[in-house]
Amino acid sequence: MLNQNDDLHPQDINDLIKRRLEELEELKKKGIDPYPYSFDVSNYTNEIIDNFSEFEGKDVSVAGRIMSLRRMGKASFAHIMDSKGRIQIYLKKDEIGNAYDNFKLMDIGDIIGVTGFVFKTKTGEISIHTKSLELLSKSIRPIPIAKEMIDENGNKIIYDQFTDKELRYRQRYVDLIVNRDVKDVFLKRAKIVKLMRDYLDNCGYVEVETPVLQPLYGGAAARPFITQHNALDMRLYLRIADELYLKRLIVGGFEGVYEISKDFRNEGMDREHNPEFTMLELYVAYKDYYWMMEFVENMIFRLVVKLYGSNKMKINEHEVDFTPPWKRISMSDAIKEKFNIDVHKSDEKTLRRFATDNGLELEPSLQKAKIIDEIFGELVQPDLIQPTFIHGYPIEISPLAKIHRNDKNVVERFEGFVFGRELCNAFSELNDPLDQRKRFEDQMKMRNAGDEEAHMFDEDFVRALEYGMPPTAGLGVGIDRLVMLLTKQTSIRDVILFPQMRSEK
RNA sequence: GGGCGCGUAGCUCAGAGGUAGAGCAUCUGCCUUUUAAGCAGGGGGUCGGUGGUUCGAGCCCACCCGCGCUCACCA
Repeated sequence: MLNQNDDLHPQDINDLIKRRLEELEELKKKGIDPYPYSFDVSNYTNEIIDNFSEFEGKDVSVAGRIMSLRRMGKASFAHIMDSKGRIQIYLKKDEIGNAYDNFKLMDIGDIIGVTGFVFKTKTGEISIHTKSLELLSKSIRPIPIAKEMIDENGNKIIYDQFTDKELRYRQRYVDLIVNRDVKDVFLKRAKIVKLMRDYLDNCGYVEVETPVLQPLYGGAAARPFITQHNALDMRLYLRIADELYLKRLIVGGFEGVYEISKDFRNEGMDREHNPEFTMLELYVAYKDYYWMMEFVENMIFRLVVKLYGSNKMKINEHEVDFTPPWKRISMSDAIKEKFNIDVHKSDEKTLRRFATDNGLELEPSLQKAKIIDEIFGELVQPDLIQPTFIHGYPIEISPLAKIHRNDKNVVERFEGFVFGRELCNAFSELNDPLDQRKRFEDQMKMRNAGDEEAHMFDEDFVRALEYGMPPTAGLGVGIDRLVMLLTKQTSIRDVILFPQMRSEK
């Protein structure tokens, strides 16, 4: 009897949907368009709630989704939610007549527009006394809305909250409707990105866009996604980093460029990894990594202050203080500080034994540099709660960084850590074309030896350096992880609106 | 990819080898300032899928699908 059913997958039809389709038909028969074209909103719900004394007795028009419904025969209460909050509406049959009968055909989940005057109920809740009401969009699929109540202590109690993580990620639109905290995280994410962009713009740096589809991938050690351009009959890779293109722009005469964009890495997924993720990369000419340390600590410090109005943030039992200057310590000193061993003076065998004795499992193929990196990452990094710059990275794992001016064993590279997590990665960029060529050659040897994540040789990038690139400081910040830190989320999936999932069927 | 766990009504969850359950949501009736509204009554399930064991499977076994946690690699 209901043709609409044909448009839905049969298994999706349940009595709740059937019922709503019937209501939809009834509304249409009454001449009501269940999907009209617009509605004039006068105010957001939060404006009314926050400024009740101004609004009391005055007419307002609000629009939003019905989130709760209490019908009492010839009068009803409902809550409607807009993008800013929610407000209660009150409807009386003898005042709105036919509209009240129409309202009976509406459900939780429907989007309506309401006009009426603002008042406070007997129990003190700010509400809208409805004079007219209009259906703006009929919802035919039931929304898993939970009931809420405020206890004596003012705490919100939510009953049967929609918690199934799979459904929340797959149907984020439902998650956003139903779980207010989720939306807050993404609002904060938007704010964080905007604040960073403003900061960089104010510094005079230029935001640019570089290719996502690249004939050669580079700028990081990772496995790429591969795709195919049909017209060019050419293999292309989704970028794993922006670095090599941004540095080409420095060669081209930009003195400060940045890009905030998605990178793609074809690797495992877990609490901290999504195959596509957002990176900020910044390159500034005539600067070195010391300058970049100051730049980062100032940028993050101001970000935190603007976000929280404080230089400190409480994360679990720790209070993290972002005030510059941040602690600076070399990787070898950080290891020495904790374990009293000198990684430079130790040979590979000694280091390997040390690592194994401390519970690390190392691939037999790992070279000394990677063993040191392992020891640091596993045994020292988790202790770096307060913002800390670790510098003095081995040359082998940093083929795009300049050799340290005072120590040929390491490069001018640092990573910033907060709460045991990596926040950023930066270096004095290698601009010696001959050295860069040699480093790429070394990477190719590693690749030929089976290291799938070794860098590709980018001949055009070397050619660019051969034209001359000024001394340059470069920075990368993983935006998702920064957002995780600043919103205290423990899974990257909770800071990405649509995290990667296996296909449903 | 490995290990552990999970999948039962729209949502949140119980379920002992023997007729499939609760709360909320939904429906019917009553109810004109309610708020987890209330009162009375009703409907709703391929128990993730496919095989197997059994007289009998939501429950036991195998395989598959999906999800979570975790380890390994990475940012």
